[in-house]
Amino acid sequence: MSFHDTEDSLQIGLHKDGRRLTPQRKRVLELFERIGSGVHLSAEDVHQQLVISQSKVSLATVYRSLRLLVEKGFLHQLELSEGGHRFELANDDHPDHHHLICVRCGRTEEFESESVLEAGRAAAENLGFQLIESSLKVRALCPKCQEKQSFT
Amino acid sequence: MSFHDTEDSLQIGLHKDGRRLTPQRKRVLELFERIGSGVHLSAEDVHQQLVISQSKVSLATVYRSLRLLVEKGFLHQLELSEGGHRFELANDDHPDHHHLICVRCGRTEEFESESVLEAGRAAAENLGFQLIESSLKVRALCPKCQEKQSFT
DNA sequence: GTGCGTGCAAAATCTTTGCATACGC
DNA sequence: GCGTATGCAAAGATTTTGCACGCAC
Repeated sequence: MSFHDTEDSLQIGLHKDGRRLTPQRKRVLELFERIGSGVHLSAEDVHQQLVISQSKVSLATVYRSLRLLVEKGFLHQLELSEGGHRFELANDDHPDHHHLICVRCGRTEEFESESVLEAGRAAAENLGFQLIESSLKVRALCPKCQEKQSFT
Repeated sequence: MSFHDTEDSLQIGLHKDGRRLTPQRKRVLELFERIGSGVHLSAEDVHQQLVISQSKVSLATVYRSLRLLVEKGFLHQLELSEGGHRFELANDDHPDHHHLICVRCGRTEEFESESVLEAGRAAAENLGFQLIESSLKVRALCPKCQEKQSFT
């Protein structure tokens, strides 16, 4: 998906609700596209990156844009670390996936699993819920931190 | 598991590391036992409940105790809602389970799934991680909120 | 031109921490 | 008695909001 395709669909998605395509919103989404799938940024990260790339957006607007982009399905909101949220690009090249997180050093790996998605679907259906998305978070110790742990 | 069993194992777990069994820590853990499995409390909830039950613990100590109890495996820390963490009792009667959350009203249902646990185990093993726990979070719309949604 | 969006600074949350005192062991 | 734990208040971190101005449509 090129920048323009995304820009078009962003504009369409926004106009549907009387919202506007602003340079700030474009910059936030483009940052995620430049940086690629599978990268997890905090609001502060996004703000810093935009400052560095000379296309500053105020932190308040970053928060507002992130929320909007999640609402519209352009980003996924993650709760990987203990403090604060992280966001990643939602796109078709990189479909529903899950996270394996080292609780000690924060190293994060991604993986896919059809059986997990199926379990989420089944649970939603059983209770009459309409599925939006499901994500598995696996807390673990990475190989390096297992070594360190054994010195304790 | 009775209150006393838990108190004993809490004391053992703490003494192992030179930590102490204090009335405050007991009160926090007992609150979760009284209230039962599958209930998700925030730090503020815990504080309020303890104030109500005439066994006040300062909010700072509640935070410190929750962290300790999670570290020792007596509680699970959850990130269900958008703001703040929630905690639930970890016990054998109510083993590893997952959450189905209505993104609109916050209604939360629990379910179990062996295939999800198996997928978590497999992912950890593939990358040499040592599994701690895995939990699936399914975001969805509950039946009631689906109705409301269609009025929009 | 209308009214949504932005930037700024202030406020609201949520959580941690420094320090003197209290108390488990 | 030693050293950990608590309570308090202050500080930190993260996120939201009120308001005047600017700009997308």
